[in-house]
Amino acid sequence: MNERTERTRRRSSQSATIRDVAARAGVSPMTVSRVINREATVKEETRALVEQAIAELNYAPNPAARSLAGSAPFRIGLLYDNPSTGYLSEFLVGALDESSRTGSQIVIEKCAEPELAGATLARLLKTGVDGLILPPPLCESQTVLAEVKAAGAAAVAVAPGTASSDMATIRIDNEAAAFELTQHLLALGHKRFGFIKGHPNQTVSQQRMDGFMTALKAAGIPQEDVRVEQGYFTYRSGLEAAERLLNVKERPTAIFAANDDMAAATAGLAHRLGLDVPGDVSIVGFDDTSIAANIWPALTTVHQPIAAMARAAVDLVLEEIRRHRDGTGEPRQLMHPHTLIVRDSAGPAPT
Amino acid sequence: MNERTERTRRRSSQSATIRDVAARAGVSPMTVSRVINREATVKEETRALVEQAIAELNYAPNPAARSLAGSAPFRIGLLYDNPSTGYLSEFLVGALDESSRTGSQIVIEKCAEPELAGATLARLLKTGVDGLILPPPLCESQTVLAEVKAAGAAAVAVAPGTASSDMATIRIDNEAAAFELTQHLLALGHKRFGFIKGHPNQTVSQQRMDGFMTALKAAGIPQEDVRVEQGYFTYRSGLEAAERLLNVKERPTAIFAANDDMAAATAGLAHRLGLDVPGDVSIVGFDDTSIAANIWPALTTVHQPIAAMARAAVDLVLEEIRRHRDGTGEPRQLMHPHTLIVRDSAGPAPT
DNA sequence: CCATGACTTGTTAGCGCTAACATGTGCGGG
DNA sequence: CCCGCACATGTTAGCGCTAACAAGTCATGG
Repeated sequence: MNERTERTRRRSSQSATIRDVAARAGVSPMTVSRVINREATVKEETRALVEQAIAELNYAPNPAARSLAGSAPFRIGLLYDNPSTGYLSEFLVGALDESSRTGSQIVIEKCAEPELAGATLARLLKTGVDGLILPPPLCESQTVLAEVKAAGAAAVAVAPGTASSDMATIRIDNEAAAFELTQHLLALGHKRFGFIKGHPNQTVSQQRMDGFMTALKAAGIPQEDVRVEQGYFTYRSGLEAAERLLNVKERPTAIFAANDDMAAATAGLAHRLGLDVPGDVSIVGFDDTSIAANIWPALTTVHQPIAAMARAAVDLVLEEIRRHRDGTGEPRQLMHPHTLIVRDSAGPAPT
Repeated sequence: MNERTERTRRRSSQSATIRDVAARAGVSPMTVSRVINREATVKEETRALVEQAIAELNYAPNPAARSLAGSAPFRIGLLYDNPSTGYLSEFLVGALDESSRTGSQIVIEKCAEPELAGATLARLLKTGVDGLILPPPLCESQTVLAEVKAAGAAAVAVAPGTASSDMATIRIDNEAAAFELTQHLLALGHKRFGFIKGHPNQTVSQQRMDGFMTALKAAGIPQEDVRVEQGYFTYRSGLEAAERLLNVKERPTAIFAANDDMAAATAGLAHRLGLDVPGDVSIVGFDDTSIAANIWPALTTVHQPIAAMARAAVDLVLEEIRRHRDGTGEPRQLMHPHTLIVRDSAGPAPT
């Protein structure tokens, strides 16, 4: 009889199944399934046991089987626009990692024009995605948000400026981060400042400036020693803003650009003007995208835990899908920690 | 009894199944399966019957069920190192797209140290991946390749320098691309050239230089008007090489850097030296990574169809998995088309 | 006229997972 | 001291499809 069982084996790869995990944890497969799906009715103790077994066996649920068995929220749409280059790749790595852990499937879709967002969204929803992840800057687009709301889709906004009562969000504290970064500049002895704003459409732009301003006010820096220029988060716009900041007699000794691309542009212009960075002018950015470490001098900036946020976004959207289905509870608002990254582009103020 | 059957129904959507088709055609489900899979052993008459039933019911096989039942090639490991920033995100977008189309699952894994590649690989294979995709630069690492070969894993190398008799590859014609790009510079009237080589470990470095040299030779540019400096594909190495090229009396009027990062560094240094790009010196890169469009002036470079290559990689690795299982045929070598991207960093030679 | 094999079709038992139901537990109230 | 109830976990029976085997059917040739 067991000879027969042997004979009829069909498993080709020896990857762990839910049964293997169950055996190792000493529970039934069903309990493992419950843990994977984050269902409430599992004792904390059991859950820990199962999770350890999962880790040990390096188990990942088989999405085909899940979808066959006919339940799990399964397909997640990731609608992206054109986030600053390094962002997307780190985001994708995090999101994919988590999606393979949970056995969900990610469908990515580019959505360049906000006007086309509606159509893209409709198509995505029709092909059967159960929920959406909206990384910046789409999560700020009113068109997109209205569209999502109208469709009644489960969605998670990643790194929008503000919390929203009817959508789950994952954010960092932009204002606090900008505050800390400005304090770093103050501690280096800077007295005259420049600030390059981000795109006025994005709430984070204002928040970063608020943090900057609050820190300066707290340090008693007079208004006339602070110049603010408008930028739009692009390299080019940073270049133009930097020109207005640096081509003056009494130029700032420290410039805070609202993102890394604009900070890189500022550094580039400074070099072209024969200025040393950070000897003559200190420059800081925001986001810690790949450009930050890859230019010279490497940028002092603020790091967002992008991969972790992406992972959280996948979990949160699954939660949202269930919430939508059950019609219960409130969307959650998650806040992630940021980190100050001190590199070479900011130094002591020139004497 | 049939009350019970009714009670335990789980079918959510009412789309036709293989059983419905079988019933309608008056055959067994297995026969339908045979028709779907184009197996030879079905009588022409039966086949027609089944096909009609399929058409009438508008039946489409459920891919999840197929992959579950068929022990189909299923999990694909994507081992990445640290490819230049924009590359990974575009690659992932393409790969994910195709994997969701084919119903395969992608497991991504970072592998920073080539020395650790063995362990990472072993773990990946143990967790049941059926095949591997190796984007650059891992596809050039002897350690990794040896490891893959030893494990006997199905694998696809993306954008390695050379074809390999025992591994499927997807490439572009680096030499031809470099040749074309150099011809573009020649057409602009340049006479004195600089070249910044890529990392000596990667075969593409040599190929790009070969294309460059061939074009110059064909144009009759004398040896002494060509200076070659070693770089390593990094911004920093580009900066150092550019210094050696530009800090001389008779500097080149056109510089070909073997990738965009080094070209960007060269442009940065040129600015710092007070040179206009492309007025005083033209600069071209290679790869068309995001940095190329995001610096000023935007780089003239060569674009690889990264997303398309990633898509092809997924298809090819599935093919490889089948090939390994059957032990037949040869690994395929695919060549993708490249495109010359003319932007602002190369202009007419100064008079 | 039956053994032999080529050809065609059917049967059985899963793939890995989860919905729905069933079965333990432990607890407080009657 | 038993009932009922909440909670935690286990059982059973599939989801739709196909690998492996079994069982026809029919034409040969001895």
